[in-house]
Amino acid sequence: MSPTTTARPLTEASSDPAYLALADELEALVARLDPGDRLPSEHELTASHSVSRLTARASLQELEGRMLVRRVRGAGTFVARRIEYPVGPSMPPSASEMVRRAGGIPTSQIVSVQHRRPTAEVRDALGLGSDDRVVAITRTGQVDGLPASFGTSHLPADLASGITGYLDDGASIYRLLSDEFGLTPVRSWARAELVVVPRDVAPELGADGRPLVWRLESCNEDRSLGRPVELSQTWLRADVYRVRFELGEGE
Amino acid sequence: MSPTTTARPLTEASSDPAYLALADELEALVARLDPGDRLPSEHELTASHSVSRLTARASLQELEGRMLVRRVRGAGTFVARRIEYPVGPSMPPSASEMVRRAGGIPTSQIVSVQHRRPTAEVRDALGLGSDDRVVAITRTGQVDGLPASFGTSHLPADLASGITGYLDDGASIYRLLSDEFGLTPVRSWARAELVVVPRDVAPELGADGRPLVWRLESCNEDRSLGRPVELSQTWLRADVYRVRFELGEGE
DNA sequence: GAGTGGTCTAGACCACTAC
DNA sequence: TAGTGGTCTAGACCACTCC
Repeated sequence: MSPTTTARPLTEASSDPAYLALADELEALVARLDPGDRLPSEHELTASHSVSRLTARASLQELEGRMLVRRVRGAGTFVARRIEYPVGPSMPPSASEMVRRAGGIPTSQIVSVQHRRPTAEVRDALGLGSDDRVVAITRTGQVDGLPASFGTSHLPADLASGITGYLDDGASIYRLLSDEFGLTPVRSWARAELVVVPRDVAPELGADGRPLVWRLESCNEDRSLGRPVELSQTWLRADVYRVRFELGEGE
Repeated sequence: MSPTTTARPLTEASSDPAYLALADELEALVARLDPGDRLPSEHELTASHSVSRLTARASLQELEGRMLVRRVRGAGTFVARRIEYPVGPSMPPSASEMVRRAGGIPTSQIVSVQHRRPTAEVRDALGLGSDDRVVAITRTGQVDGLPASFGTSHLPADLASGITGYLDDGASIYRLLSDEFGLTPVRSWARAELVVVPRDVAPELGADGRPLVWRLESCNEDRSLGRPVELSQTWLRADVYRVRFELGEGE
């Protein structure tokens, strides 16, 4: 409205470029808001801070890079909900439990259930022979309705082919194995890594570009059977899950 | 030169925006080059692909986001050297060893060595009393001359205050403890997390903005002494180190 | 239909690196 | 000094979401 003349350093200190100063100002704002709250739009920031749209945009993208906000085309920029996800020697905490603990609402859907020949990688992990089959259960997960995870669990068909009858959206495979099949899976190994999301996985996670995501693989075995009963391979959005690794401490 | 009229999809397939198509084209180029090789400059891409500088720039920034290249103001855009850095229950591989294994040249300098009272966090980790002192050794590390790591090791002063005489740039604290002090440190616990680099650490890592970095903490103890002998807290550039977590497998 | 973020152009000035 | 990437402006059109 009023003729504010030139672009100056905003509130923040000294030599930062305008978009970083604005980003820091917005970061302080985010800290006062709740997950899901909307931030000012690019247009609003352009008007209120007398900067070009590109500068306003750069500041919001900076916050997206810091994983503090999530931007949705046509809708706006929203405070992100971050889920703590510890990975350690003890059994993995249920992902949906961690979401609820962070105040979020977890949902999930089954994408496909397939009876099929395993790949060599899956066959090795599950200790199967070349004629054995697996049940491959692929699911997507959301936090507060937004895509957050995507992955596949492989179960030896001879152990768990009857599982298809029990599956429904939101089912816990761990609980099915233990309640319906009398198995008590414990982790035999796990791996985790931060990678650029593959082209084909990106849309499953609602990702526009090629952001960084977590790749988690873990294998569970049943002690009494003495053999692996589940291999799970999962992608997690890094802006949703804060994966933290812990070794030792109280072993 | 000639009046190329409108912007069209470039070489790549279908519906990708121009900057992503160009990024994918450059990613293929990066795969054929060696670490340290220079990519075309923004200006060169502007001319060769008939796009605006902003579009050329966006494609190079996309590659930077994928951690495939490293951009240096005034110098150019270069293929990044990525260092595998496995973290698991076994003793940590020497960081400089992993750098050499990846074909890089590791260097390091001591920033400061301080005899001081530990913070509560350090005191707890090392199991010290309120009057005990520690030696805090802060170092920076480079890969091929570029900043890559920054961290501090805390040693109980009663065990290692004589270590100052042995320290020089490039020294391995593990080796000093074992060779000169008769200790055999083994990991008692470790933690790792991906975080936005704090303001004060960013310049130590040669970071312009506020990129994502690894935060590693680990505590080593001596079995025969039965007490902690080193707490190390380290920041690693995520575009240099590919941290990978491994639990179990061959325990 | 109004508002949002996603892409893109054609300029400009600057800080910095390398020579 | 020439070339690099870093920042910034003032426009424009588009795809998308929400009402």
